[in-house]
Amino acid sequence: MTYGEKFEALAAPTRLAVFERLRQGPASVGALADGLPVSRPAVSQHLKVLKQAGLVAETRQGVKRIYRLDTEALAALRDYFDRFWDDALGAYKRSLEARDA
Amino acid sequence: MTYGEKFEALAAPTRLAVFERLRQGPASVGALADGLPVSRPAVSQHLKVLKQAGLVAETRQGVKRIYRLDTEALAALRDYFDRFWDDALGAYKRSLEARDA
DNA sequence: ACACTATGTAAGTGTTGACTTACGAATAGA
DNA sequence: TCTATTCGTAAGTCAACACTTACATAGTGT
Repeated sequence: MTYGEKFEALAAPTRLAVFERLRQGPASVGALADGLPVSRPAVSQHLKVLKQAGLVAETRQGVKRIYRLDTEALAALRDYFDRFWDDALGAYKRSLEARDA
Repeated sequence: MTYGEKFEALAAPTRLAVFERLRQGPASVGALADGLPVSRPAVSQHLKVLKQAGLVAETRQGVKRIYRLDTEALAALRDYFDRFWDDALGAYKRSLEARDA
């Protein structure tokens, strides 16, 4: 559930493709596997990683399992880079002032 | 320079540590290597990946090379997850309405 | 009870990549 | 010019991991 885990989860191209697909809305494992050039078990394994990273959530509908994005995780990542951008800009300005002094 | 490249760059723990360190301000390769449990060449290799991903920029000061965060890339990542969050929320609401219909 | 569908898991394999040491190149100063 | 500093690159090694097929599990309907 750390940021490192989330970046690792998004690093694999196929896993990022699953992530991007869920942007359009929830989907089952089989539906995700169709449209991807890998086997269904591979998609299952990727979903496990995405779930452990806290990026997706799972609900059961009969024998199907519907995966959807975790919007809280998305908001957390947005805020992470928002603060990062702010800190980096401030630190850079201070480094320039220190150089001039 | 794609988002996939940026996520791959941030996936390796040591590379993420370098990235986080630059949050405090620009630094040379040697300064970054101190405080990390890996060799200096390893840091050089990580910086090359971060640079190719567009996450950091490099300036030369004599024999030293000063690396700093690319604030545009940070803003782009923030916006990426901002839009992602917005799309995911909308798609989820639509999926619930479709289920009820 | 039986068959069918949808999915997770186990086991094995090939490739990628993160790291090391050794070496080369470039700048600064004496 | 010679030396010291700072850094990038080459080459090799070892572990991680993304993928496959085969199998196990759990609901659903007849």
